[in-house]
Amino acid sequence: MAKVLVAEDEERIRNIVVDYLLKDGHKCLTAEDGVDALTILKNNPVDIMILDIMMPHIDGFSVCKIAREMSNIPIIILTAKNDEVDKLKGYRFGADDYMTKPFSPKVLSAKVQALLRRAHSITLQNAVKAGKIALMPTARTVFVDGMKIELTHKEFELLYFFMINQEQVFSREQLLNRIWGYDFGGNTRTVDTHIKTLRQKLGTEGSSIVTLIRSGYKFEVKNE
Amino acid sequence: MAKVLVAEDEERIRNIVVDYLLKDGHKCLTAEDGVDALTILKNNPVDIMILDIMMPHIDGFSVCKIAREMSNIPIIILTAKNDEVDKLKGYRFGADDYMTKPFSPKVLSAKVQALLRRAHSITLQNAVKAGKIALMPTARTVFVDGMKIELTHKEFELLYFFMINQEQVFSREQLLNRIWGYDFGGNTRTVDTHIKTLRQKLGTEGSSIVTLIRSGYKFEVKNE
DNA sequence: TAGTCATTTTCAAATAATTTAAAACTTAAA
DNA sequence: TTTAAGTTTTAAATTATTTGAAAATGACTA
Repeated sequence: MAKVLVAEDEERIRNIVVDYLLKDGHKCLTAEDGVDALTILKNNPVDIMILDIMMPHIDGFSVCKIAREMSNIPIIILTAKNDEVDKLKGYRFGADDYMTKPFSPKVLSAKVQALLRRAHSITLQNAVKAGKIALMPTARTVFVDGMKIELTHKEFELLYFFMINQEQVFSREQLLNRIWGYDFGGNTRTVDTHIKTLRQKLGTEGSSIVTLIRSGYKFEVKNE
Repeated sequence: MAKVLVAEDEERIRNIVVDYLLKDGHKCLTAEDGVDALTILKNNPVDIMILDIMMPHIDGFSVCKIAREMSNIPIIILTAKNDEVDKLKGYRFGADDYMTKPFSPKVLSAKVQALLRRAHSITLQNAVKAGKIALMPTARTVFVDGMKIELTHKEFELLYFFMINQEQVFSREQLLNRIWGYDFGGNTRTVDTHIKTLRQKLGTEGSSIVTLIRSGYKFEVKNE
């Protein structure tokens, strides 16, 4: 029972996909072009996206790339091309899976299940660990070297985001988009301040959040 | 850099897969039959499994099912059958993805990346490699001969540009236009300085950046 | 509803690092 | 050998980040 965004310009195909997903008990949102898709994505808590490549206005690859800036949801690319180059392009832009037309709706629905299962198992996971830091999402608690530390909401969100996206650099803008929300109008430097307090509370492990001047911040596990 | 278990009885195919994964910087464990696969799985911290269906002793579906009881790792099923029923069976047993032989090793490697990203958020995605140099765009890190080196923003940009445009000569003006931006008003010699520091940090691999007098610079892989 | 407290955001000074430019030095080509 | 071009060094200029403190916001309680 997930919210699925189906971005596909051909009505016939869209309907087939939607029918199948509804039968599986999912809720569907539909978009007829790339602009539509991005708008919906911004304004709705979508769990997974099925994305056609050949669409008017903005093509699927670009949608994929932009979507990745604001969310981590699974993306299945759906297209007529069976080109290897295209497949690799899709993966490079952050897609999770790739299906070529004509496709079996049953297999599509199985893929959706598999991805949702995986996405959920991460978010509901008992603990995320990195070096001496252990974070329990459900309990919203964090331990550093066995000692519990108290974090504010934003600090927690920030640390959680970093821990499930280790070794990836994020610009301040990206962090604002992903943690504060795309519509945060405020100052970019806000991120710095939260990084500061978070580092402070993490103590010796604070250095796991590394600054990349002119690029942003990333979380990396310290090798002892 | 994940630990991948490749369970496949045909040696030829196993080798192709392993070769590709090693090239991507992963570590590989191999199993020749289902029993083997389960034993290895029990005794090693495996990050992802590539699983053939038709194997001696215990078939892939059963391995998949049993594996799911003990761990949550991503599983890619690899098989000769392109049967829809089989695909669905794989998904039902908890597989994350499905590939049919003959397959493209590149696409397999992309699928591995995509699943690892989702499962662990290890992003080695799109690592660019040349000789002993490996560059990870998303992590903004560079390894020379397995050792991490620290680059400034401009150095990184420059190296990245060279590595995705190997064997091509660029004049200082071209480099300024492409990396600094067309509106950079400054001195052409600025490029030299950055080339110098970059070469220094690359150590023995510094000579990969070759000077072409009166023409500019190019990046070429050294033949060892 | 006003007051209090914790959290979040903004701001500006201090600090740190990177980038640039200019001059001195080396090497390669004519 | 002379000249042109590339490299290195150094220091100045620029740009980013960190920090500490104050202002704003929001949630809770009396």
